[in-house]
Amino acid sequence: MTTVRRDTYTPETLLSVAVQVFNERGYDGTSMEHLSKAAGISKSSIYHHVAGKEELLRRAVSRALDGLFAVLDEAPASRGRAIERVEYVTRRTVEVLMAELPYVTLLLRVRGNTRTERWALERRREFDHRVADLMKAAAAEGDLRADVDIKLATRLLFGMVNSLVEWYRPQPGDGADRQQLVDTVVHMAFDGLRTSH
Amino acid sequence: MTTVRRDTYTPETLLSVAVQVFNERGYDGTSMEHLSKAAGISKSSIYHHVAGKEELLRRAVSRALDGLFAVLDEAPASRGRAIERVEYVTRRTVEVLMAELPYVTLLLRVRGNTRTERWALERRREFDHRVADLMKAAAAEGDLRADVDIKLATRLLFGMVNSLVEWYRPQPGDGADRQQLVDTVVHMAFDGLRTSH
DNA sequence: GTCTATATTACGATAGAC
DNA sequence: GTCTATCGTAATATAGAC
Repeated sequence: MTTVRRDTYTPETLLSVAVQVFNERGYDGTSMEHLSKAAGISKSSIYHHVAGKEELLRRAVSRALDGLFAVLDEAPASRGRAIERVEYVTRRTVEVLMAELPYVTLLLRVRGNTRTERWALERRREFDHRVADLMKAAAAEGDLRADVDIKLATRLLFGMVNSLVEWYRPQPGDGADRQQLVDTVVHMAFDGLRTSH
Repeated sequence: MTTVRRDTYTPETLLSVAVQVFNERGYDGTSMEHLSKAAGISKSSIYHHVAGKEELLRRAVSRALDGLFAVLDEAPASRGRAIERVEYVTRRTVEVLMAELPYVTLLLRVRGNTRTERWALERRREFDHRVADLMKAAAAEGDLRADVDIKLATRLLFGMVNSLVEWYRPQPGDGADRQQLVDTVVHMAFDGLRTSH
């Protein structure tokens, strides 16, 4: 499967252009005219590839959700301590977020005006719920502080993780920086910012 | 969408209705028709109070920014250790975020399509920069872990704080819950989730 | 202050040529 | 696959009566 610079679009290549524009202008703030200008083809040509704006949104958030749910399925549920699985999911979620940045960014900004948006929000809640279950298990094993509410801690942890989409921008050949970023997120979340006494 | 409340409006009371609708549907996804239905008056009556949609946005984000910048001016710059000022700013920011929730929510979702939005983004960057300076001072005094990048830590800290707008909803008479929430945020950020060994 | 009516523009989507 | 041209609708905003 050789990726060549194409002069014609497929739904997939069009998607990458659309997602970029959606993230720059917001989904509601993006018109088909904006998309056609960014893609370099006319509005009606876009309709040849996809049914409309909402299909582009659905394809984009699906890609993000697939990446995130795959992380949950990776985590071995039966072995080791739960806190290790939580750390693993946190680490891998940050990695997926960086690898699929524009798609996850769009997912995290979805509001709920259309059917597609409400479906995306529902799947996000399902993801959050499964992570919260992992956190509960870790707390039950005594590996999380007893004085914090687990549901709250889960929200804060993933609020921190998800905030990456607001400022992280990939640099060419930054594999080391990426890994350091992942380490810092996990370290800060579980051990805090303060100097150990 | 049809919350009809018939008193005479002022720009301020109209603002509270508009901000609520902006947060439900997104700024771009909100039409003047949506606002008029929510306010229970006609579109043209809204134009009697404000010049248009963008003025409502400007008033709303101004209110949020005023609250946030006031926190920075509260923090005594010359006394005590810098980490105490950082904790104070963190705590107060969470409190402002809860007190002015709809306004800060709107501010944090601004994209940058209009002049007003770009102005809001610029002021946000200024706020972040001043917080990062406080963090640098705390690191210089040896009170923050030496192995984390300060700029990154600042982003993660306020990413966590700002994520509250995604799920926090005020309850009547929840003063105690509020304070516990503030405590948890500060505690998690500076001491981490893991059980101390 | 609020209304109805409307001007004007932009939007999503389609038709049909090439 | 892409284009130009256009349809029908909905958007922001204004005019002018009450």
